[in-house]
Amino acid sequence: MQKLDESLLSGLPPFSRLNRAQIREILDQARIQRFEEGEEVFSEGMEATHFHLLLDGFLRVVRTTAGGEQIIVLHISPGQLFGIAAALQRDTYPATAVTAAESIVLSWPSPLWAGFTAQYEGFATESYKTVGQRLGQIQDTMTEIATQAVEQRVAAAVLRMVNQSGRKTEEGIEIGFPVTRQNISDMTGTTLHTVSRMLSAWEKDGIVRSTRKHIVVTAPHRLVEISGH
Amino acid sequence: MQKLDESLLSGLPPFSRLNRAQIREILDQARIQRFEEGEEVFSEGMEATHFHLLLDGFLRVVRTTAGGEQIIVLHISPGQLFGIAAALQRDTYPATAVTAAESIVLSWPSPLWAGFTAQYEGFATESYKTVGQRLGQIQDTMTEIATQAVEQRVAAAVLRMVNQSGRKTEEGIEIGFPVTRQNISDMTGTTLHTVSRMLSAWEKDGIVRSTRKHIVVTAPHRLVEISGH
DNA sequence: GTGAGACGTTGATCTAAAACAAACTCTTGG
DNA sequence: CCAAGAGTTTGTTTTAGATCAACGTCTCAC
Repeated sequence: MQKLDESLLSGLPPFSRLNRAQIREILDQARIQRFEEGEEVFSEGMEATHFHLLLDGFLRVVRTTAGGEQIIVLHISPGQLFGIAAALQRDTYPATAVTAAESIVLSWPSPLWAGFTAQYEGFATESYKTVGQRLGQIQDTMTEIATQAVEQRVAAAVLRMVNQSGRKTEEGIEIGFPVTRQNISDMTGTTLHTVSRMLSAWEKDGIVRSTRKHIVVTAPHRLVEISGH
Repeated sequence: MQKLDESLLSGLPPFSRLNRAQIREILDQARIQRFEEGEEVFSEGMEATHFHLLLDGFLRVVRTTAGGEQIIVLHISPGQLFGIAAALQRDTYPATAVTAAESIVLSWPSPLWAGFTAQYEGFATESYKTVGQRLGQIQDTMTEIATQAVEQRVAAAVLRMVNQSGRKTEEGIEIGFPVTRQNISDMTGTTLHTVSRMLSAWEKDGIVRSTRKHIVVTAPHRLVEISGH
């Protein structure tokens, strides 16, 4: 197995204040894994043996209800830590992480967390910043689901994905990973039927173009209007 | 102003591993304040100058949308830290804290946070545990709002309040702070009308007894059934 | 003691979105 | 190449819960 290059981590916030040697140390303790689209990195309730960093790809963090329905709590983009139950003194993962696209993940055993925060300048600070942002984001989503109409929620969800992973094409901005109508309904607490109708309507209005598992937003400003933000 | 007694803090998780002298130090740096029911301890977007501990009373943590609607994100019980934006490297509060009953609050300047976590054994650990629990709880609430019917959500919200603050009476378990129909609707993303009808129906079924701003749950098990948990 | 404001109830109507239903169309694997 | 499964579309019906509306009642301040 080839050695990982230090440059993989050096640009990322939790590691930005560390020198080459320190990053080397950290990398040498990591396990690297590749996941196919749709695989679970860990699942809800499972013992939190590791904490992780997404190097490449995309993840959905998902909770499943007793009744079998599921909702997508948030998405993880490359460069972000996830499954950091250890940071919050939990011993099980509170949600399931499933890849939205083929992904590369670094993992460290949970017990190393304490050492990382103690030894590495800025690691704790930046990690807790991430936790804070995520908490804020979940609160936003929750407020949105509780107060906004379905169309606004769906618009907001699409915009969130565009902001996290959008890449320019000639037609507009494209979401950088596969998304189904069902996925969007799981993000917004609605049904795939409603999402499908919504996208059809938007397509008729020239706001989006979409094919199977694939969405291009051609008029982002109009979506922003719809979302009411 | 009288000196605060060390016993106020010694039983609480973040301080449980500290000795008298350390607790004295911490108390001497605190500001203590009394708030009437309905007052704001801090509000959304405000600079996070302090972090706080609720000694007595009850708090609601609230977010307000652009459209003026509000939702209650969680409740804070006595003994809990809150407004710990500093812990998550935020410089503004992400939500508003308003007292649900007359409350006593200790506050420390945010810059002390770093010192507390560094000097006091167990303080960081326990505080982050709290953050983790709160994150989990918000995720639960969000999942609930996204997937459950209104009656289930309202039942769950009432049960949550009962669990946090319930005290036994001859009639049943009483929620320990004033709650309006509007408050419950703000917790569940519904309207006061719907909540009112729901409580009336439950009262007819002998599950609750309620008067103005006051709820006694007479058949908790039935509420649990309704909530579907 | 009275009046204003906050809180609560209940009825009638309306509607957004779920549920039900069925067909269409890619994609993939054997 | 074709069959099965996954994803999508679209029509129709149904309903939970919002909205509109009006009135009752408690609390407290003057």
